[in-house]
Amino acid sequence: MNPLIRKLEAFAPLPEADQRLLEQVTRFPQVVGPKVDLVREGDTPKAVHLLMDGFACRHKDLPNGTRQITACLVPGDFCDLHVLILKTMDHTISTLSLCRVIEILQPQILELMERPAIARAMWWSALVDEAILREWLINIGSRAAEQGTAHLLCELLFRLEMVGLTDGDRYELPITQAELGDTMGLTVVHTNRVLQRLRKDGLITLTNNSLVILDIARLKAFSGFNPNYLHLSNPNETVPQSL
Amino acid sequence: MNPLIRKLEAFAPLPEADQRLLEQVTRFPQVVGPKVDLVREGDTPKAVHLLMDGFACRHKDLPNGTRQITACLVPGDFCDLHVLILKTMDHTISTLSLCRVIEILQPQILELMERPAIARAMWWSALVDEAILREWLINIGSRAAEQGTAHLLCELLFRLEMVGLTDGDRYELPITQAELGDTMGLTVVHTNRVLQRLRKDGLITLTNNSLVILDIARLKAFSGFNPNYLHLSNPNETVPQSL
DNA sequence: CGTACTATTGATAGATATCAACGCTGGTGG
DNA sequence: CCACCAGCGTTGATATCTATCAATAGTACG
Repeated sequence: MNPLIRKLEAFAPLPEADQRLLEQVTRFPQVVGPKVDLVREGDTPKAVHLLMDGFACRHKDLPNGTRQITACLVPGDFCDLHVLILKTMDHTISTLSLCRVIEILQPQILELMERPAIARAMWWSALVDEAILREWLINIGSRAAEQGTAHLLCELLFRLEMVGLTDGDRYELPITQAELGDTMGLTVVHTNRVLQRLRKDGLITLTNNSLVILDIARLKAFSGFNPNYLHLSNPNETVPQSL
Repeated sequence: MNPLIRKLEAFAPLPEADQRLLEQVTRFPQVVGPKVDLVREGDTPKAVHLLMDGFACRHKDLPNGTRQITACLVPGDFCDLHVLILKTMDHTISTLSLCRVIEILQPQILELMERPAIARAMWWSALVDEAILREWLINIGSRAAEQGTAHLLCELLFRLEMVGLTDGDRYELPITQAELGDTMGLTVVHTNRVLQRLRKDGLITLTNNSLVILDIARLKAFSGFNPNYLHLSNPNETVPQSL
Protein backbone atom coordinates (compact mmCIF):
# COMPACT_ATOMS: atom_id res chain seq x y z
CA MET A 1 0.00 0.00 0.00
CA ASN A 2 1.20 3.48 -0.85
CA PRO A 3 2.58 5.09 2.32
CA LEU A 4 1.86 8.62 1.12
CA ILE A 5 -1.81 7.93 0.56
CA ARG A 6 -2.06 6.07 3.84
CA LYS A 7 -0.47 8.92 5.69
CA LEU A 8 -2.57 11.65 4.12
CA GLU A 9 -5.71 9.65 4.80
CA ALA A 10 -4.82 9.59 8.46
CA PHE A 11 -6.02 13.18 8.30
CA ALA A 12 -9.05 12.84 6.04
CA PRO A 13 -10.23 10.54 3.23
CA LEU A 14 -9.04 11.42 -0.26
CA PRO A 15 -11.24 11.32 -3.38
CA GLU A 16 -10.60 8.41 -5.74
CA ALA A 17 -9.20 10.73 -8.40
CA ASP A 18 -6.72 12.23 -5.95
CA GLN A 19 -5.58 8.79 -4.88
CA ARG A 20 -5.00 7.80 -8.49
CA LEU A 21 -2.99 10.95 -9.09
CA LEU A 22 -0.83 10.26 -6.05
CA GLU A 23 -0.35 6.65 -7.13
CA GLN A 24 0.79 7.85 -10.49
CA VAL A 25 3.25 10.39 -9.11
CA THR A 26 4.83 7.86 -6.77
CA ARG A 27 5.19 5.07 -9.27
CA PHE A 28 8.93 4.95 -9.92
CA PRO A 29 10.96 5.51 -6.79
CA GLN A 30 14.70 5.75 -6.87
CA VAL A 31 16.81 3.51 -4.64
CA VAL A 32 19.29 5.38 -2.47
CA GLY A 33 21.88 3.75 -0.25
CA PRO A 34 22.19 4.41 3.50
CA LYS A 35 23.99 7.54 4.77
CA VAL A 36 23.55 9.46 1.55
CA ASP A 37 22.73 13.17 1.50
CA LEU A 38 19.53 13.87 -0.42
CA VAL A 39 19.76 17.64 -0.05
CA ARG A 40 22.46 19.70 1.61
CA GLU A 41 22.32 22.88 3.63
CA GLY A 42 22.75 25.77 1.24
CA ASP A 43 21.28 23.93 -1.75
CA THR A 44 18.48 25.41 -3.79
CA PRO A 45 16.82 22.20 -4.98
CA LYS A 46 14.31 22.26 -7.81
CA ALA A 47 12.54 19.06 -6.75
CA VAL A 48 10.76 17.95 -3.60
CA HIS A 49 11.80 14.61 -2.13
CA LEU A 50 9.25 12.15 -0.87
CA LEU A 51 10.32 9.14 1.15
CA MET A 52 8.61 5.91 0.12
CA ASP A 53 10.70 3.37 1.99
CA GLY A 54 13.40 3.41 4.66
CA PHE A 55 14.43 5.94 7.28
CA ALA A 56 15.97 9.37 6.68
CA CYS A 57 16.59 12.44 8.81
CA ARG A 58 17.02 16.18 8.83
CA HIS A 59 20.11 17.34 10.61
CA LYS A 60 22.57 20.13 11.05
CA ASP A 61 26.28 19.66 11.61
CA LEU A 62 27.89 22.04 14.05
CA PRO A 63 31.39 23.48 14.03
CA ASN A 64 32.19 21.65 17.28
CA GLY A 65 31.86 18.34 15.47
CA THR A 66 28.53 17.26 16.90
CA ARG A 67 25.36 17.10 14.91
CA GLN A 68 21.74 17.45 15.83
CA ILE A 69 19.06 15.44 14.09
CA THR A 70 15.95 17.63 13.96
CA ALA A 71 13.56 15.22 12.32
CA CYS A 72 13.18 11.56 11.64
CA LEU A 73 11.62 10.87 8.25
CA VAL A 74 9.66 7.69 7.63
CA PRO A 75 7.82 6.38 4.57
CA GLY A 76 5.12 8.80 3.42
CA ASP A 77 7.01 11.87 4.68
CA PHE A 78 7.93 14.81 2.50
CA CYS A 79 11.54 15.78 3.04
CA ASP A 80 11.59 19.35 1.85
CA LEU A 81 8.25 20.86 0.97
CA HIS A 82 9.85 24.13 2.14
CA VAL A 83 11.57 24.66 -1.17
CA LEU A 84 8.25 25.70 -2.65
CA ILE A 85 8.63 28.97 -0.76
CA LEU A 86 12.11 29.23 0.71
CA LYS A 87 14.97 29.43 -1.74
CA THR A 88 17.79 27.78 0.15
CA MET A 89 17.90 24.80 2.49
CA ASP A 90 18.87 25.63 6.06
CA HIS A 91 19.65 22.04 6.94
CA THR A 92 20.73 18.78 5.38
CA ILE A 93 18.62 15.72 4.66
CA SER A 94 20.29 12.32 4.62
CA THR A 95 19.17 8.75 4.39
CA LEU A 96 19.78 6.59 7.43
CA SER A 97 18.93 3.20 5.95
CA LEU A 98 18.50 2.03 2.39
CA CYS A 99 15.67 4.13 1.00
CA ARG A 100 13.33 4.48 -1.90
CA VAL A 101 12.75 8.09 -2.81
CA ILE A 102 10.50 9.98 -5.22
CA GLU A 103 11.62 13.28 -6.69
CA ILE A 104 8.70 15.51 -7.55
CA LEU A 105 9.36 18.49 -9.76
CA GLN A 106 7.85 21.85 -8.96
CA PRO A 107 5.13 21.82 -11.68
CA GLN A 108 3.96 18.42 -10.53
CA ILE A 109 3.74 19.58 -6.93
CA LEU A 110 1.71 22.56 -8.00
CA GLU A 111 -0.59 20.22 -9.87
CA LEU A 112 -1.05 18.22 -6.68
CA MET A 113 -1.69 21.37 -4.69
CA GLU A 114 -4.55 22.28 -7.00
CA ARG A 115 -6.55 19.41 -5.54
CA PRO A 116 -8.16 20.87 -2.43
CA ALA A 117 -8.14 17.63 -0.46
CA ILE A 118 -4.47 17.04 -1.21
CA ALA A 119 -3.51 20.62 -0.46
CA ARG A 120 -5.25 20.47 2.89
CA ALA A 121 -3.64 17.15 3.71
CA MET A 122 -0.19 18.50 2.85
CA TRP A 123 -0.63 21.51 5.11
CA TRP A 124 -1.91 19.20 7.82
CA SER A 125 1.27 17.21 7.36
CA ALA A 126 3.42 20.33 7.62
CA LEU A 127 1.65 21.45 10.79
CA VAL A 128 2.04 18.04 12.36
CA ASP A 129 5.74 18.15 11.54
CA GLU A 130 5.89 21.36 13.54
CA ALA A 131 3.99 19.78 16.42
CA ILE A 132 6.46 16.90 16.40
CA LEU A 133 9.30 19.37 16.59
CA ARG A 134 7.73 20.96 19.66
CA GLU A 135 7.42 17.57 21.26
CA TRP A 136 11.08 16.83 20.54
CA LEU A 137 11.99 20.10 22.19
CA ILE A 138 10.19 18.82 25.26
CA ASN A 139 11.92 15.45 24.97
CA ILE A 140 15.31 17.09 25.10
CA GLY A 141 14.59 20.08 27.28
CA SER A 142 12.19 18.84 29.89
CA ARG A 143 12.15 15.07 30.04
CA ALA A 144 14.77 12.82 31.56
CA ALA A 145 16.85 11.00 28.95
CA GLU A 146 15.01 7.72 29.54
CA GLN A 147 11.61 9.34 29.26
CA GLY A 148 12.48 11.36 26.20
CA THR A 149 13.85 8.31 24.44
CA ALA A 150 10.80 6.30 25.40
CA HIS A 151 8.59 9.11 24.12
CA LEU A 152 10.37 9.04 20.77
CA LEU A 153 9.85 5.30 20.51
CA CYS A 154 6.14 5.75 21.20
CA GLU A 155 5.92 8.44 18.56
CA LEU A 156 7.57 6.23 15.98
CA LEU A 157 5.14 3.44 16.78
CA PHE A 158 2.23 5.72 15.98
CA ARG A 159 3.82 7.21 12.89
CA LEU A 160 4.81 3.84 11.50
CA GLU A 161 1.46 2.32 12.33
CA MET A 162 -0.08 5.13 10.30
CA VAL A 163 1.67 3.84 7.20
CA GLY A 164 1.30 0.16 7.98
CA LEU A 165 4.88 -0.52 8.99
CA THR A 166 4.31 -2.02 12.40
CA ASP A 167 3.70 -5.57 13.43
CA GLY A 168 1.63 -5.17 16.55
CA ASP A 169 3.91 -3.32 18.92
CA ARG A 170 7.05 -4.19 16.99
CA TYR A 171 8.75 -2.27 14.22
CA GLU A 172 11.99 -2.01 12.29
CA LEU A 173 14.23 0.76 13.59
CA PRO A 174 17.19 0.82 11.21
CA ILE A 175 19.25 3.44 13.03
CA THR A 176 22.37 3.21 15.16
CA GLN A 177 22.66 4.24 18.78
CA ALA A 178 24.88 7.10 17.66
CA GLU A 179 22.08 8.39 15.47
CA LEU A 180 19.56 7.97 18.27
CA GLY A 181 21.92 9.95 20.44
CA ASP A 182 22.17 12.70 17.84
CA THR A 183 18.43 13.07 17.90
CA MET A 184 18.13 13.08 21.68
CA GLY A 185 21.13 15.33 22.22
CA LEU A 186 22.97 12.54 24.04
CA THR A 187 26.32 10.82 23.73
CA VAL A 188 26.55 7.36 22.22
CA VAL A 189 27.72 5.99 25.51
CA HIS A 190 24.87 7.55 27.40
CA THR A 191 22.34 6.47 24.79
CA ASN A 192 23.56 2.95 25.20
CA ARG A 193 23.02 3.10 28.94
CA VAL A 194 19.59 4.67 28.55
CA LEU A 195 18.52 1.83 26.28
CA GLN A 196 19.84 -0.69 28.72
CA ARG A 197 17.75 0.82 31.48
CA LEU A 198 14.63 0.73 29.28
CA ARG A 199 15.36 -2.93 28.61
CA LYS A 200 16.01 -3.75 32.23
CA ASP A 201 12.74 -2.09 33.22
CA GLY A 202 10.97 -4.45 30.85
CA LEU A 203 9.72 -1.65 28.64
CA ILE A 204 11.37 -2.54 25.35
CA THR A 205 13.50 -5.00 23.48
CA LEU A 206 15.88 -3.84 20.76
CA THR A 207 18.05 -6.22 18.81
CA ASN A 208 19.06 -6.29 15.16
CA ASN A 209 17.20 -3.06 14.46
CA SER A 210 13.99 -4.66 15.62
CA LEU A 211 12.22 -2.74 18.34
CA VAL A 212 9.59 -4.44 20.46
CA ILE A 213 7.49 -2.43 22.86
CA LEU A 214 6.74 -4.89 25.62
CA ASP A 215 4.00 -2.92 27.32
CA ILE A 216 2.72 0.06 25.37
CA ALA A 217 0.52 1.28 28.21
CA ARG A 218 3.47 1.35 30.60
CA LEU A 219 5.74 2.98 28.02
CA LYS A 220 3.19 5.70 27.37
CA ALA A 221 2.69 6.33 31.05
CA PHE A 222 6.42 6.31 31.68
CA SER A 223 7.19 8.80 28.91
CA GLY A 224 4.08 10.94 29.28
CA PHE A 225 3.08 10.17 25.73
CA ASN A 226 -0.18 11.61 24.47
CA PRO A 227 -0.79 11.22 20.73
CA ASN A 228 -2.92 14.38 20.47
CA TYR A 229 -0.07 16.29 18.88
CA LEU A 230 -0.09 13.96 15.89
CA HIS A 231 -3.62 15.16 15.11
CA LEU A 232 -4.86 11.86 13.76
CA SER A 233 -8.45 11.83 12.67
CA ASN A 234 -9.19 8.75 14.69
CA PRO A 235 -6.44 7.92 17.15
CA ASN A 236 -8.35 5.11 18.85
CA GLU A 237 -8.73 3.24 15.63
CA THR A 238 -5.15 3.72 14.60
CA VAL A 239 -3.39 1.80 17.31
CA PRO A 240 -5.59 -0.90 18.75
CA GLN A 241 -3.39 -1.41 21.80
CA SER A 242 -3.65 2.21 22.88
CA LEU A 243 -4.48 2.74 26.51
CA MET B 1 4.68 51.21 12.14
CA ASN B 2 2.59 48.05 11.87
CA PRO B 3 4.70 45.10 13.04
CA LEU B 4 2.77 42.59 10.95
CA ILE B 5 3.38 44.45 7.72
CA ARG B 6 7.03 45.03 8.62
CA LYS B 7 7.48 41.37 9.36
CA LEU B 8 5.78 40.10 6.23
CA GLU B 9 7.78 42.53 4.12
CA ALA B 10 10.97 41.03 5.49
CA PHE B 11 10.07 38.23 3.09
CA ALA B 12 8.87 40.22 0.08
CA PRO B 13 7.26 43.59 -0.60
CA LEU B 14 3.48 43.71 -0.32
CA PRO B 15 1.18 45.54 -2.76
CA GLU B 16 -0.33 48.79 -1.47
CA ALA B 17 -3.81 47.28 -1.39
CA ASP B 18 -2.61 44.35 0.74
CA GLN B 19 -0.93 46.70 3.16
CA ARG B 20 -4.13 48.72 3.52
CA LEU B 21 -6.09 45.55 4.17
CA LEU B 22 -3.65 44.45 6.85
CA GLU B 23 -3.73 47.92 8.43
CA GLN B 24 -7.46 47.71 8.57
CA VAL B 25 -7.54 44.25 10.12
CA THR B 26 -5.06 45.21 12.82
CA ARG B 27 -6.66 48.50 13.81
CA PHE B 28 -8.17 47.76 17.19
CA PRO B 29 -5.99 45.55 19.31
CA GLN B 30 -7.07 44.31 22.68
CA VAL B 31 -4.91 44.91 25.74
CA VAL B 32 -4.04 41.75 27.68
CA GLY B 33 -2.16 41.69 30.95
CA PRO B 34 1.01 39.67 31.56
CA LYS B 35 0.83 35.91 32.29
CA VAL B 36 -2.59 35.48 30.74
CA ASP B 37 -3.51 32.43 28.67
CA LEU B 38 -4.67 33.40 25.18
CA VAL B 39 -5.48 29.85 24.11
CA ARG B 40 -5.22 26.66 26.10
CA GLU B 41 -4.23 23.15 25.14
CA GLY B 42 -7.38 21.29 24.17
CA ASP B 43 -9.23 24.42 23.04
CA THR B 44 -10.84 24.63 19.61
CA PRO B 45 -10.60 28.37 19.04
CA LYS B 46 -12.57 30.07 16.30
CA ALA B 47 -10.23 33.04 15.97
CA VAL B 48 -6.54 33.42 15.18
CA HIS B 49 -4.49 35.56 17.54
CA LEU B 50 -1.97 38.06 16.23
CA LEU B 51 0.49 39.70 18.59
CA MET B 52 0.90 43.44 18.01
CA ASP B 53 2.84 44.43 21.09
CA GLY B 54 4.60 42.68 23.97
CA PHE B 55 6.02 39.20 24.40
CA ALA B 56 4.10 35.93 24.52
CA CYS B 57 5.02 32.26 24.31
CA ARG B 58 3.85 28.81 23.38
CA HIS B 59 4.38 26.25 26.07
CA LYS B 60 3.36 22.91 27.41
CA ASP B 61 3.06 22.06 31.09
CA LEU B 62 4.23 18.62 32.10
CA PRO B 63 2.90 16.34 34.81
CA ASN B 64 6.23 16.59 36.66
CA GLY B 65 5.59 20.27 37.27
CA THR B 66 8.08 21.68 34.79
CA ARG B 67 7.09 23.44 31.64
CA GLN B 68 8.75 23.83 28.29
CA ILE B 69 8.40 27.01 26.29
CA THR B 70 8.45 25.99 22.63
CA ALA B 71 8.24 29.41 21.02
CA CYS B 72 8.76 33.00 21.88
CA LEU B 73 6.21 35.27 20.18
CA VAL B 74 7.06 38.88 19.42
CA PRO B 75 5.07 41.66 17.74
CA GLY B 76 4.01 40.68 14.23
CA ASP B 77 3.80 36.98 15.07
CA PHE B 78 0.71 34.86 14.57
CA CYS B 79 0.01 32.76 17.62
CA ASP B 80 -2.14 29.99 16.23
CA LEU B 81 -2.53 29.92 12.48
CA HIS B 82 -2.78 26.13 12.96
CA VAL B 83 -6.43 26.34 13.88
CA LEU B 84 -7.27 26.88 10.23
CA ILE B 85 -6.55 23.21 9.68
CA LEU B 86 -6.16 21.45 13.03
CA LYS B 87 -9.20 21.34 15.25
CA THR B 88 -7.69 21.31 18.71
CA MET B 89 -4.71 23.11 20.21
CA ASP B 90 -1.90 20.82 21.32
CA HIS B 91 -0.24 23.50 23.45
CA THR B 92 -1.04 26.65 25.39
CA ILE B 93 -0.27 30.23 24.42
CA SER B 94 0.24 32.78 27.16
CA THR B 95 1.35 36.37 27.36
CA LEU B 96 4.62 37.03 29.13
CA SER B 97 4.45 40.81 29.33
CA LEU B 98 1.60 43.25 28.83
CA CYS B 99 0.45 42.68 25.27
CA ARG B 100 -1.74 44.08 22.57
CA VAL B 101 -3.49 41.34 20.63
CA ILE B 102 -5.69 41.15 17.55
CA GLU B 103 -8.28 38.42 17.19
CA ILE B 104 -8.98 37.58 13.58
CA LEU B 105 -12.04 35.51 12.79
CA GLN B 106 -11.88 32.67 10.33
CA PRO B 107 -13.68 34.44 7.43
CA GLN B 108 -11.36 37.40 7.74
CA ILE B 109 -8.30 35.17 7.65
CA LEU B 110 -9.62 33.47 4.55
CA GLU B 111 -10.10 36.89 2.99
CA LEU B 112 -6.45 37.66 3.72
CA MET B 113 -5.35 34.34 2.32
CA GLU B 114 -7.02 35.16 -0.98
CA ARG B 115 -4.35 37.77 -1.61
CA PRO B 116 -1.49 35.84 -3.16
CA ALA B 117 1.26 38.01 -1.70
CA ILE B 118 -0.19 37.77 1.79
CA ALA B 119 -0.77 34.04 1.51
CA ARG B 120 2.82 33.47 0.44
CA ALA B 121 4.12 35.66 3.23
CA MET B 122 2.04 33.79 5.80
CA TRP B 123 3.38 30.45 4.65
CA TRP B 124 6.88 31.89 4.67
CA SER B 125 6.22 32.92 8.26
CA ALA B 126 5.00 29.44 9.18
CA LEU B 127 8.06 27.81 7.60
CA VAL B 128 10.39 30.19 9.40
CA ASP B 129 8.65 29.32 12.66
CA GLU B 130 9.54 25.72 11.95
CA ALA B 131 13.13 26.63 11.17
CA ILE B 132 13.32 28.50 14.46
CA LEU B 133 12.06 25.42 16.24
CA ARG B 134 14.84 23.36 14.65
CA GLU B 135 17.38 25.90 15.82
CA TRP B 136 15.99 25.77 19.35
CA LEU B 137 16.35 22.02 19.26
CA ILE B 138 20.01 22.57 18.51
CA ASN B 139 20.27 25.17 21.26
CA ILE B 140 19.05 22.70 23.83
CA GLY B 141 20.39 19.46 22.41
CA SER B 142 23.76 20.35 21.01
CA ARG B 143 25.01 23.64 22.33
CA ALA B 144 26.40 24.36 25.77
CA ALA B 145 23.98 26.30 27.95
CA GLU B 146 25.92 29.54 27.49
CA GLN B 147 26.08 29.18 23.74
CA GLY B 148 22.44 28.20 23.40
CA THR B 149 21.34 31.15 25.49
CA ALA B 150 23.59 33.49 23.51
CA HIS B 151 22.15 32.07 20.30
CA LEU B 152 18.64 32.81 21.48
CA LEU B 153 19.60 36.39 22.30
CA CYS B 154 21.06 36.79 18.80
CA GLU B 155 17.90 35.41 17.26
CA LEU B 156 15.72 37.81 19.20
CA LEU B 157 17.89 40.71 18.07
CA PHE B 158 17.22 39.79 14.45
CA ARG B 159 13.54 39.11 14.95
CA LEU B 160 12.96 42.32 16.87
CA GLU B 161 15.03 44.34 14.43
CA MET B 162 12.75 42.99 11.71
CA VAL B 163 9.80 44.74 13.34
CA GLY B 164 11.67 47.84 14.41
CA LEU B 165 11.89 47.08 18.11
CA THR B 166 15.62 47.36 18.60
CA ASP B 167 17.74 50.33 19.44
CA GLY B 168 21.03 49.45 17.81
CA ASP B 169 22.13 46.30 19.62
CA ARG B 170 19.79 46.87 22.56
CA TYR B 171 16.23 45.67 23.05
CA GLU B 172 13.57 45.20 25.67
CA LEU B 173 13.40 41.63 26.95
CA PRO B 174 10.43 41.57 29.32
CA ILE B 175 10.84 38.02 30.56
CA THR B 176 12.09 36.57 33.82
CA GLN B 177 15.06 34.29 34.25
CA ALA B 178 12.65 31.50 35.13
CA GLU B 179 10.95 31.94 31.77
CA LEU B 180 14.30 32.04 30.01
CA GLY B 181 15.14 28.82 31.80
CA ASP B 182 11.88 27.23 30.69
CA THR B 183 12.77 27.94 27.08
CA MET B 184 16.34 26.68 27.36
CA GLY B 185 15.44 23.62 29.41
CA LEU B 186 17.45 24.93 32.37
CA THR B 187 16.82 25.62 36.02
CA VAL B 188 16.36 29.18 37.23
CA VAL B 189 19.51 28.90 39.27
CA HIS B 190 21.51 27.66 36.36
CA THR B 191 20.04 30.25 34.03
CA ASN B 192 21.14 32.91 36.45
CA ARG B 193 24.69 31.60 36.41
CA VAL B 194 24.73 31.30 32.66
CA LEU B 195 23.72 34.94 32.34
CA GLN B 196 26.38 35.93 34.81
CA ARG B 197 29.00 34.21 32.73
CA LEU B 198 27.80 35.96 29.57
CA ARG B 199 28.04 39.24 31.45
CA LYS B 200 31.45 38.50 32.86
CA ASP B 201 32.72 37.61 29.40
CA GLY B 202 31.67 41.05 28.27
CA LEU B 203 29.13 39.70 25.79
CA ILE B 204 25.94 41.21 27.17
CA THR B 205 24.38 43.44 29.74
CA LEU B 206 20.94 42.69 31.12
CA THR B 207 19.26 44.88 33.72
CA ASN B 208 15.64 45.94 34.13
CA ASN B 209 14.56 43.85 31.16
CA SER B 210 16.90 45.80 28.93
CA LEU B 211 19.32 43.63 27.01
CA VAL B 212 22.43 45.14 25.49
CA ILE B 213 24.61 43.10 23.18
CA LEU B 214 28.04 44.53 23.76
CA ASP B 215 29.74 42.94 20.78
CA ILE B 216 27.41 41.34 18.27
CA ALA B 217 30.24 39.88 16.21
CA ARG B 218 31.67 38.13 19.24
CA LEU B 219 28.25 36.96 20.41
CA LYS B 220 27.52 35.50 16.99
CA ALA B 221 30.87 33.77 16.84
CA PHE B 222 30.49 32.49 20.39
CA SER B 223 27.03 31.05 19.81
CA GLY B 224 27.55 29.90 16.24
CA PHE B 225 24.75 32.13 15.08
CA ASN B 226 24.01 32.22 11.36
CA PRO B 227 20.81 34.07 10.39
CA ASN B 228 20.20 31.97 7.29
CA TYR B 229 17.46 30.00 9.00
CA LEU B 230 15.36 33.16 9.38
CA HIS B 231 15.20 33.37 5.58
CA LEU B 232 15.22 37.14 5.42
CA SER B 233 15.12 38.57 1.94
CA ASN B 234 18.07 40.81 2.63
CA PRO B 235 19.90 39.88 5.78
CA ASN B 236 22.75 42.32 5.24
CA GLU B 237 20.42 45.25 5.12
CA THR B 238 18.40 44.17 8.11
CA VAL B 239 20.99 44.40 10.82
CA PRO B 240 23.62 46.98 9.97
CA GLN B 241 26.08 45.76 12.58
CA SER B 242 26.09 42.23 11.21
CA LEU B 243 29.52 40.72 10.76
C1' DC C 1 4.23 46.82 57.07
C1' DG C 2 3.87 42.46 55.15
C1' DT C 3 3.80 39.51 51.18
C1' DA C 4 5.04 37.75 46.71
C1' DC C 5 8.07 37.64 43.05
C1' DT C 6 12.63 37.96 41.21
C1' DA C 7 17.56 37.75 41.32
C1' DT C 8 21.35 35.92 43.60
C1' DT C 9 24.66 32.83 46.28
C1' DG C 10 26.59 28.56 48.44
C1' DA C 11 26.74 23.62 49.19
C1' DT C 12 25.73 19.21 47.56
C1' DA C 13 23.76 15.50 44.72
C1' DG C 14 22.70 13.61 40.39
C1' DA C 15 23.01 13.39 35.37
C1' DT C 16 25.70 13.43 31.40
C1' DA C 17 30.11 13.80 28.89
C1' DT C 18 34.68 12.30 28.11
C1' DC C 19 38.37 9.09 27.68
C1' DA C 20 39.90 4.59 27.05
C1' DA C 21 39.34 0.04 26.08
C1' DC C 22 37.26 -4.43 24.46
C1' DG C 23 34.47 -7.77 21.74
C1' DC C 24 31.69 -8.71 17.97
C1' DT C 25 30.44 -8.52 13.25
C1' DG C 26 30.83 -8.01 8.37
C1' DG C 27 33.46 -6.85 4.64
C1' DT C 28 37.77 -6.61 1.99
C1' DG C 29 42.23 -7.54 0.20
C1' DG C 30 46.14 -10.56 0.18
C1' DC D 1 41.00 -19.05 3.34
C1' DC D 2 42.85 -16.02 6.56
C1' DA D 3 44.29 -11.45 8.32
C1' DC D 4 43.06 -7.11 8.81
C1' DC D 5 40.12 -3.26 9.39
C1' DA D 6 35.96 -0.40 10.19
C1' DG D 7 31.65 0.18 12.38
C1' DC D 8 28.81 -0.82 16.14
C1' DG D 9 27.57 -2.01 20.83
C1' DT D 10 29.28 -2.32 25.34
C1' DT D 11 31.80 -1.42 29.82
C1' DG D 12 34.53 1.10 33.44
C1' DA D 13 36.66 5.20 35.46
C1' DT D 14 36.63 9.94 35.84
C1' DA D 15 35.51 14.86 34.89
C1' DT D 16 32.16 18.31 33.94
C1' DC D 17 27.67 20.08 33.78
C1' DT D 18 23.26 20.78 35.68
C1' DA D 19 19.71 20.11 39.26
C1' DT D 20 18.35 20.41 43.88
C1' DC D 21 17.99 22.38 48.35
C1' DA D 22 18.36 26.19 51.23
C1' DA D 23 18.95 30.74 52.25
C1' DT D 24 19.39 35.89 51.55
C1' DA D 25 18.39 40.36 49.58
C1' DG D 26 16.03 43.64 46.75
C1' DT D 27 11.88 45.24 44.73
C1' DA D 28 7.12 46.08 43.77
C1' DC D 29 2.71 46.24 45.45
C1' DG D 30 -1.45 46.05 48.27
